[in-house]
Amino acid sequence: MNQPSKTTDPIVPHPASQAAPRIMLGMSGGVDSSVAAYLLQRQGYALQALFMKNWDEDDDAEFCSATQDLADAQAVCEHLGVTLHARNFAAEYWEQVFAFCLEEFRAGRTPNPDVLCNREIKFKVFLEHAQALGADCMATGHYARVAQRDGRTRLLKALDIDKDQSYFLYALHQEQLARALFPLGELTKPAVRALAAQQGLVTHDKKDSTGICFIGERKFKEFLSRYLPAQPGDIVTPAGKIIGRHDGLMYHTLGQRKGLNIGGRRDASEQPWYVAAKNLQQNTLTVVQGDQHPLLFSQSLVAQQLNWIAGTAPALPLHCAAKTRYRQADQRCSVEYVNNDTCRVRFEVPQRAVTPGQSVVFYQGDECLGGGIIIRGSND
RNA sequence: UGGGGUGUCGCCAAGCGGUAAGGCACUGGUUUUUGAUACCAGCAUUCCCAGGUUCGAAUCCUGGCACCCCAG
Repeated sequence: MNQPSKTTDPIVPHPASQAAPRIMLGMSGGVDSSVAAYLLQRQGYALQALFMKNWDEDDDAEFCSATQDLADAQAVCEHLGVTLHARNFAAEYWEQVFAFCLEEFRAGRTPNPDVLCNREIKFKVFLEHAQALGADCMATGHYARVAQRDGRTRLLKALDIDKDQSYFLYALHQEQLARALFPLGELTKPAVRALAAQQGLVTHDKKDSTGICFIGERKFKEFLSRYLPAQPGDIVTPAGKIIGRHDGLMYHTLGQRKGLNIGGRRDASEQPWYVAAKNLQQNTLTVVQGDQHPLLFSQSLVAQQLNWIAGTAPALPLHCAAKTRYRQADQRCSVEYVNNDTCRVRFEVPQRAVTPGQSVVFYQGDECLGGGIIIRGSND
C-alpha cells in the first residue's frame, strides 16, 4: 500500500512549530509557494520570503516569465504583509548544478537537475542566505512532509500522493531537513488552489510550472545544443542493422520514443521504436520495437552516491520500495551493498527504462529513506 | 530498350468502378518542478503524368515517365 497515513507512528511536532521561529520562505511566484506564505502567516510565524532568480537568460520569453513570477510573488507578499527579498544565485546554480548536468549529458547519462538543485541551492545556498538574513528555518512549497521521530528528522511523502515530491528531496541531509518546513505537505492540490482563490491571491489560477527548476520549459534539443557540441551517429537495432541517424546521443534517454524519426519499415512491425541503449564508444543509439521489449527492462540496478536521510545507512539487505523515476508507483525491491558507496537494488518485477544518471529513491511506507544515482541497470 | 513487376501522405501500407483504412513519423495539446512515458487531437479534395471510357475512376483503356527484378 502506498497510502500515506498520519498515524503510522507517534509523530512529534516539528520543533520549529513550537518556538514560532523566524521563517524564510522560498517563493517562486507560483500558487504553491503563495499558499505556503498564507499558511505560515496564519500560523503566526515571523515570516519573510525570498525570491530566487538562478538562471540568467538570453531568451526573452524566459525573461518575461521570470519578471512576471517576481511580480506575482511581490503582489502576494504585499497582500499578506510579508517582506520579500530577491536574490540571484545564478553563479551558484551554474557551478553546483548545471555544470555537473552538462558533464552527465556529455557522458551519455540523463541527470536530474532538480535533485541537485534542492541539495545544493534551495536547501543550501538559500538556507545559508536565509540564516544570514536572520531566519531560523526555511520553508518551501514542496509537497512533502517532515517529522521528528526517534530523535531524527524524517522525510515523508505528501498526503496528496498524486503530487508527492519527496523524490526530488531524497538527497537532503539531516541538518537541512531539520530546518525545513513544508506547509503544503498535508494538503491536496485542489485544496491549495481553493485556498488561494478564497484568499484572493493573484496566483490562484496560475498554471503550474514544469520543466527544470529555474530554467523552465525548454525545447530540450535546442536548449542543450547551446551548451554541448552535437555528434551525429547511427541508430541501430540490437542485431546491428543501421536504421536511422541521430543528432547526438545526449538528445535521447532510455525508454524514449519521440525524436527517433524512424518511420514504417518493410522489414519491421507497426510498433513504435524506443531507445534501449546508448553506446558511447561507437556513438550509436540502440533501439527496439514495442514498449514491452525485454531490452527495455532491468531486473536490478547499481547505484552510487547514496544518501540515507537518517544520517546512517540502514542494515542491509533491506527490503523496501523504490522509484526509479518521479511519479512512478513504488516498486518492491531489496537493497544490498556492493561497497560503502555502492548498492545493488533487485526488483520483484523488472523495471522499464532504468536510466544511468537518474535517481533511485527508497521508501518504507510513507517515509523516504534516501536514494542514489543509477549507474546502470542490468538483468543479473 | 526482350520479358515480368511496381508506382496511393515523410515512411510502411489497405483499397480491385461508387466518391482515399490503418500504423510509424511529425506537429499541437493534456499529464509532469528532471529527461521520459502515457493520453487526446491534427495530419493526402487526392492516388507518377497526360488523355480516354463512364452518371461516377486511385481502381478500366491508351500513351508517356520513373524505379525494381530476370534475361543480356
